[in-house]
Amino acid sequence: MSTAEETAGGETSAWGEVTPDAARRLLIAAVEAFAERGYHATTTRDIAGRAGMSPAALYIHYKTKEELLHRISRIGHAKALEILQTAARREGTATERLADAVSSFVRWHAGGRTTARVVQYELDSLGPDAREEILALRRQCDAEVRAIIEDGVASGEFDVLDVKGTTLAVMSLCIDVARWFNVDGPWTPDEVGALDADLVLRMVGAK
Amino acid sequence: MSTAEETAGGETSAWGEVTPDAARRLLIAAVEAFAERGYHATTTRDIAGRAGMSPAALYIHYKTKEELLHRISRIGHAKALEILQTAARREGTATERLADAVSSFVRWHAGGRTTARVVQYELDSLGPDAREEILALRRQCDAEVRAIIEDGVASGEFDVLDVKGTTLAVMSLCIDVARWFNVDGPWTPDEVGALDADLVLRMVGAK
DNA sequence: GCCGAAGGTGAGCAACCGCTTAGACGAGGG
DNA sequence: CCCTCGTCTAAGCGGTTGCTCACCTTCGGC
Repeated sequence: MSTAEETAGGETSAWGEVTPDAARRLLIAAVEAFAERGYHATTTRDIAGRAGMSPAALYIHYKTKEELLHRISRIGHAKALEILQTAARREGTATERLADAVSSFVRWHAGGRTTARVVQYELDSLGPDAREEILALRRQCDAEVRAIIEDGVASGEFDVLDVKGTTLAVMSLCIDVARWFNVDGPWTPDEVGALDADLVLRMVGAK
Repeated sequence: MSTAEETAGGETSAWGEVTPDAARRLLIAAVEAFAERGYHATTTRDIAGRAGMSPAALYIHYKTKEELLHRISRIGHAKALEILQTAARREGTATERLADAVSSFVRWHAGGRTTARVVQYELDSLGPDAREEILALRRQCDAEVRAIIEDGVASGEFDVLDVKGTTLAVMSLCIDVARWFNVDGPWTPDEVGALDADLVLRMVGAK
């Protein structure tokens, strides 16, 4: 059930907090469109059309097209942060927690590739204020991973030269999955998660 | 001198093959604009303005705005492939060649971040035919890296579970540098290259 | 001194963009 | 029954987009 999220916009569960129903449909349509063509190449008419509504309906629930991206980014980053926090704060060795963090974070990027793509690559399309708000969430994500690595170094489990640089590399490995992962490809999200978790443990020199 | 490439569009040397001079100036202006705002958010008026020309001048040298992106992508991917081939075909152990490939590839992504960003992230803005042509170059890049890893496995230098997956992870590490690297940040391209080369050698279990 | 080609410009076209407005519709309360 | 509120639509506004066209300049060859 962990890979139950399917194709474009399939993670309906994640958008349960968005109400009313029409607003949620518009938001899911926007996620699909942004992921496929990018924010700037997507028209408000396309979003409304995917949601089965007229172009004007969008502006009843959202003030601008950018507000849609802002909402998507905030919800998506909150979900990403939640995933990393859950892994970081569970009990277990640093090795176990890092493997858990990487595999679940990668699973999210692969399974929910549609959302992850928008969240990770359309940030620059936001205005300065909204952008800064989202960047703060992103820094929290980095901090969660770095904390696990620091724990592992302190306990002697890991052998790391540059904690900050290694943290960035771990994030790179996870985030880039959203760029190349293909639902019709040879791997399942679970397989990529397990593979990348193994590679990350090698990177930090886990025993 | 290996990090002589500066800020936006600084790698003038790489565009030497583009003639006449006005066409090159337009192309460099397009690289800067695409990297800053993305392909779809960039206007032909902006590109022409950066090159110090009128909007109509663009269409003397290029048929469409997409042709500019196509040209940039092809030259950029050719350069990337050349970097990887040089490292893969030099003499030395698989360990040395992999470290060389990763460090020089990462240096290119960090130092020429402007170009690399366009090359790696604006691919989907191309039409189907141009896209397929560029994807072929990208597959060749993957193949060069995979060949080095396979050599290392065959010679017993590396210990790798999944060659294809590990190759993808190595590419992820390199390519994602174009997303996060900041010229004003704490690292030089050389430092990131050395750090990532070390991390990759750990990933493949190099002795 | 004339010519044609190459390179460049100002003005502008048709299409499309994000977004607004005036009004229709159905549901719920009095 | 009517009124109101939330929801949705048809039509369209001002502005911007990629791109074109008629025209001008520069310059090497003869």
